[in-house]
Amino acid sequence: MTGAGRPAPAPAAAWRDFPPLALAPPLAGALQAFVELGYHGATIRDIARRAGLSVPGVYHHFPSKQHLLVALLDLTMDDLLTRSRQARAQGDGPVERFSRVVECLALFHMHRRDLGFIGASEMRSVAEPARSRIAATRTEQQRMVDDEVEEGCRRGLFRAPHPHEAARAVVTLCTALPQWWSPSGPQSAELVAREYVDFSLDLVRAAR
Amino acid sequence: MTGAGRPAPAPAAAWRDFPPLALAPPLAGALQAFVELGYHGATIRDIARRAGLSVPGVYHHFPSKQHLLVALLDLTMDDLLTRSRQARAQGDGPVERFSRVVECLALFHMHRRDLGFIGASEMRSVAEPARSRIAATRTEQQRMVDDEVEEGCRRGLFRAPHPHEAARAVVTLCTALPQWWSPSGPQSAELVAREYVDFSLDLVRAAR
DNA sequence: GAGACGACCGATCGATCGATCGGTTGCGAG
DNA sequence: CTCGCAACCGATCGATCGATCGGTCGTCTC
Repeated sequence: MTGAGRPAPAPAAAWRDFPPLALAPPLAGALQAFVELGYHGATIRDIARRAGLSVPGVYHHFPSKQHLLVALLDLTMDDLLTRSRQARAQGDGPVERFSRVVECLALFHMHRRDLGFIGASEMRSVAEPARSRIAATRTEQQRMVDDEVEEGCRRGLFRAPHPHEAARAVVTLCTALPQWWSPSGPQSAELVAREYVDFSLDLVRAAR
Repeated sequence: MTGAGRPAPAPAAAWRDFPPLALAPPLAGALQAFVELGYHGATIRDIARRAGLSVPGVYHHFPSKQHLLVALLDLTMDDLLTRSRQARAQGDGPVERFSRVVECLALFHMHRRDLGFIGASEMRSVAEPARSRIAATRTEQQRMVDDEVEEGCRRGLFRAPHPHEAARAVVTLCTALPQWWSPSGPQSAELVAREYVDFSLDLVRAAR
């Protein structure tokens, strides 16, 4: 499945490339239903209808409704972490690394808006032990921003009085993007992402 | 019920005063259950148990589960709007008015964390026409910040390149506070509120 | 062309959901 | 003492939930 096609023509900015998301029908149906109704509000019949399947048709591919949610969240965090690591690896110095990770976070939460939305809103519906595992990857994502802010402060490039709080504010801004940004709105994802990099540089009081 | 007791000794900063929230038992139970499980995940039996009542005991006071949610959201927006108007009325000039409204928003989402949390997360579970009504009050709250930012930019006190976007970012930061702030954490609500006023002044690029 | 198997579906399971019914209790007014 | 009513409760309603059962259909193998 993975590894087919795509000769990876521009690996330099693969983290900025968001091809149309191709999910298996049950996952795509579950994603839509969870976004509109929430995990508990969505029914298996709902999901099956959106997937163009019967109820047993869904259960043929996934053993339970809970597994659908976990699969979506795993897929989300895998993609986000991979992109963030690429984005950071490309940056030179804390300011550039910070800026690219923020841009990546913002782009992801707009181009993968639905995934980002349930990633932020449905964690409480995930049963253990999956919850702890996924929460750990979210912590790792947060720490990636934390580290750059702290390093920037140490080198005098940022002047945030409370680096940790500023980093949390930056991540919060990006993860909240799916709540209001829409592809049919007036602003493109790329424009907003640049704007949010500026916002984030303001929040950490980067030297201008 | 309201209007009893409290001789209003310090009306000057009533919007900064957060006495322990005294909700009717079914509302308090519903609030806890909604926060922990979400609207659809919470059952009437859950709510009744937390309220120390039987199921019909809950229905004696509220006609449906939906009414419990709407009552909580109405109560939330009433309190928040009242406080915000007081906070703004006290300020002199756009900078001070902006700062006070942000402080009010931040304080509310920490001292009334649970209410603020479901206010942000359970809007999609509200049926029409209540949803439109409550959404309108949230728009009014947003506009209150919008207006001050725009006025500040017009007078040259703020230098936000995109005032509307900056205002949305400010509100987003405050409404996300219930997601991570905890009264048992290391920082007091008042400290964080001051910090968030600073963050917000950074976001609108207030002259320092 | 026989057999195995993946990909489904109609029918239905027990459990649980939100909501309701017909009571019982306690208290304040007359 | 009795009436009226607010404040409940045990039992139960029909509907719907997540999940499962046994079966069908097409395709691929040998």
